[in-house]
Order: sequence, then C-alpha cells, then structure tokens
Amino acid sequence: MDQVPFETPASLLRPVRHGNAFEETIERLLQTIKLGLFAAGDKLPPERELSEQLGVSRATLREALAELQKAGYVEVQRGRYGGTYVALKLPAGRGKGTALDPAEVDDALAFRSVLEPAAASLAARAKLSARERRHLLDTLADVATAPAELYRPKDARFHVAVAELAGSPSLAAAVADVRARINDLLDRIPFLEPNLEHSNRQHQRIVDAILRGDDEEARQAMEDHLLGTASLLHGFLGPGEERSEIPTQPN
Amino acid sequence: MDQVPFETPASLLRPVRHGNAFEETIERLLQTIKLGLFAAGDKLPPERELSEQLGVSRATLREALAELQKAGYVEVQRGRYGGTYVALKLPAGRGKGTALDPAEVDDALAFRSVLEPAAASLAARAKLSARERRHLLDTLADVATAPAELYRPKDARFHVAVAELAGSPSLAAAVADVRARINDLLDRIPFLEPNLEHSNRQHQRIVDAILRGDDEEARQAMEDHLLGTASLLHGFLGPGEERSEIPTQPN
DNA sequence: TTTCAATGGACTATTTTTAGTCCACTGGCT
DNA sequence: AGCCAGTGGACTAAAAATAGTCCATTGAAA
Repeated sequence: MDQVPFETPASLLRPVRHGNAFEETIERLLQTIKLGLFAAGDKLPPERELSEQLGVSRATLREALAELQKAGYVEVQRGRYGGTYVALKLPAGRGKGTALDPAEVDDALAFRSVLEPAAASLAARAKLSARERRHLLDTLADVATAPAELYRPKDARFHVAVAELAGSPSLAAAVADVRARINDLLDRIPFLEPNLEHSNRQHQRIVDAILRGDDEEARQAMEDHLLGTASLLHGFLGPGEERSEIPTQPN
Repeated sequence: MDQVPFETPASLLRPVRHGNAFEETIERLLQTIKLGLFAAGDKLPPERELSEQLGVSRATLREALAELQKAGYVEVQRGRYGGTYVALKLPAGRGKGTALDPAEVDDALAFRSVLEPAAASLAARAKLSARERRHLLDTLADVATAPAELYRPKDARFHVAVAELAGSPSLAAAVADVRARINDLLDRIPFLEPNLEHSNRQHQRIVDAILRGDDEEARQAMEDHLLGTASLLHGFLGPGEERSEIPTQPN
C-alpha cells in the first residue's frame, strides 16, 4: 500500500512561493478583478501604491499589468488623473481547458463551508456600524440587480463583504482566496443558467439574519446557500458518486 | 474620521510575498520545528527533497539551514546516512522582545476558533482508517506524557493531527499556520505554569468524541479547549478590557 | 495660456534566486 | 580493505527581482 507516512508532515512542507513574483502578481490581480473587488471601470491604485501593497517591486508589477492589458483586463491612461482602469467588458475566460480535479473540488468546497458560515455567524454577532450596515445593503442590492452575465463577480463581492464584517482580516482573506479557487473551478464547467432569484432570496435571508444579530440563522442561511455550488460542482465530477439532479444555484 | 473606504479591498491587496525567499524559508522551517511536526532528534528530508517541497532552490534552502544551524535549531552530519537533524535541545526563544499587537491577537484567536472546532467536527464525521485512529491516539499519548518544558510543540502537533483528519489539506494548512502565529504570541508573554492535567483531559474528550463520531461534541470540546489560550492572551493585552482572572491552560 | 503635480514609462546597477555541476565525506556492504 | 551510493558542501553562469532615478504625458488649476 505504501502509505504516506505521518512522519512527513504535509501541512507545512508545502511551497513557500507559488511560481515567481511576476506570475503571482498576475494571479492576484486577476483574482481581485474576477471577485469584483474592483468593478468594471474602477481605477486601480497608482502603480507605486499598488506595488507596495502587493509587496512587489514596481517593475514586476508593471510587467504583470502589461500582461493584463494585453489580455484586455485593464486599460491604461497616462498623465495626471490617468491610471489603470478595469476594462468595462472583461474578456471571456476561455475555461474548460482542463478537467476538474476531484481532490481540489472537495478541498475547496470543504474549506469554504467551514469559513463562510462561520463568517456569517460572526458578522451577525458583531456590532456593526451604520456605515457597515449600509455597505452590506449596498452590496446586496448590487448583486440583486446585476445582469446574469456579470452575476458572478457581484455575487463574489457580496460574499467577501460578509466575510469582512466578521472582524477577522485573516478570515476575510481566506474567504476571498477560497472563493477565487471556486471561481476557477466554475470556469471549467459548462455554463448553466443559474437560478438568480433563488440565490438572491438566500442572500436576502443572510443579510436579514446578520442585521438582526441572529448568528445561528445567519450561519444556517449561509450553509444552505453554499449547497448549490457544492452539488453543482460535484455533479460534474463524473461517475463514481450518485447524483440525483443538476442544481442551478450560481454560488 | 477618515474612514477606510470600502472601495479599496484589503482582502486581496495584501503582500504576495512576505520578505524574500530566504527569510520565508527560515520562517517555515522554524514553524515546522516549533509545531513539533519534526520532533527533537528527527531527521529532516535530504536538502534536494526539501528544497523541492518548499519550492525553493537548494542554494536558498541551504542558506536558511545554515542560519538555523548557527542558531542551534538543527545539527548537520555529512556523508551517507548523514543529514540534517532537529537539535535535541531547542534554543530558548528569546521572546518578550515586542509587545502584543491587540489586532493580531484578536485576529489569530478569532480565526483559530473558526478553524479548529470545525476541523474537530469534520474529523468526527470522517470515516477514519484504523491507521488514522492509531495515529490520533499516538499523538494524544505523546502530548499527555510530555514534560512541561516541551509541552507546547507536542500540543501543537496534536492539534495539527486533528486538523489533518478533517480531510481538507487547505484546512489543515490553515490550522497549522494560525497555530504558529499563536505560538509566536505566546512566546512574547511571561511563562505561566500551564495546567497540563486540565489540558490533557480536554484533549481526551476531543479524541473520544472524534473516535465516537460525535461531531457536535467534538466541536464543543474543541471550542472549550481553545478558551484557555484565548483568555490567557487577552489577559496580557493590558487594560481596556475587564479581566477576571489569569487562566492557565497551555493552549 | 501657462504651470505643475500626479500619473504611467523606461532605463540602470545591484542584489537575490535559480539551475546545474562537481566535490567531499561517511558508513554499510561486498 | 575497498567500494560506492547517498548525503552535505561549494562554485558558476544565468535569470529574476529590486531600488532608485529620470523621462513623458496629461488635464485641472492658477
């Protein structure tokens, strides 16, 4: 059987860096855009700021931005009041290139279902400022009124917004990361018209619970909401597990 | 008030790399040792293997190992059947150098209390192999019989072992990371003789629940167990919050 | 109309990191 | 006794990344 020995701990003997700085920077910026943290048309921070925030030299950042520009994700304007702007129309992710890795699907979904319900619960328990409540409602409205073709980034932004209210930056970052992983997985399966109304009702239920301070309901609402993506992705893992139907929730 | 604008998302605009490869490699190896994933006297993987696992060139890994050797964390033997060994007696962390950052304390504790109870719950729900059960019991026994001066690494190893049973590598990695952060925090406060017996009883309760498949009890037991560290660290954040007593649980 | 500050663009020297190669040492095996 | 495979040790050339500096462009403000 040649079992993996417990003596060799995988938990920390993993890559310190994932590729070179250039690739990591591209990846991070792409995630930020695809998660809707910068919406279409938004201006990115100036290069000098952004390079500092990303912990990378300006030269490297510029290489990454040049790639994104070439690929059509951002547009650049020079001069004062210029800057780098997220393209109004994002290029279609070519997706479907590679098959789903079942281990990655299971891991991402499991991790997500640990993080997001907990975040919702913490958000409900937190004392939210008026501004935070407003922001949550804004984000909710934004996703509710989004047209289908850009539902996913708005939806992702809503989920990250919830996580940010939980008060733990690490948790928010982890939620954003795992959501980006799930977006990548979703990009690889055929597009199904999602049931936006159902999803929006679930979002509303989550927000209601958070604003009401009902942490258990918030957790439960988020758990329910995540089931959609879970079975959607599992449904495309092919045979080996029994599937009853193909669900249509978008996230 | 100059509020942080929600328009600038902090969740993903964070450093892509934390220092240079050399520093990150030292950090990772130190964590691995301090978490007890390599116990005192254990042999590390050969440099060629380790450098690949860490995603770093052998030259960089060797620089890091040289530092650890100089600091007394590892010892090196040349020749066949030689290798790099974790020192039998680890140097005392000089600690107490810097004060606790309340935000870091809160973040680490909050994140941890999301991850570990969930991991315990998942482990209880998982179908564990005989080998996994044995490993869990071994690790439990190892921490229970550890002398006080090296209780912390054994304890950390137990917690990571639980997380690894949850079946999500991401979750296990996150647990290991956050535990390392908490270890660093604990290094900065005066040493209090921990109540090892109490801690061991809690460990036993967690293991019992997992082996019994009682996921709710496992979650609850882990939550209770984490309260000790939480109030211990909060107790050292100084005034500003009311503290009733100084708890003594070691983790 | 002119100015000028904020922005992207470009270049250089230096440092870090890598991949590859060969050397040196050691202890079990033949 | 000698071999030799597996280990750490050391060096080189190349590539990647950084810090620093200066240039080019722009549009609002004076």
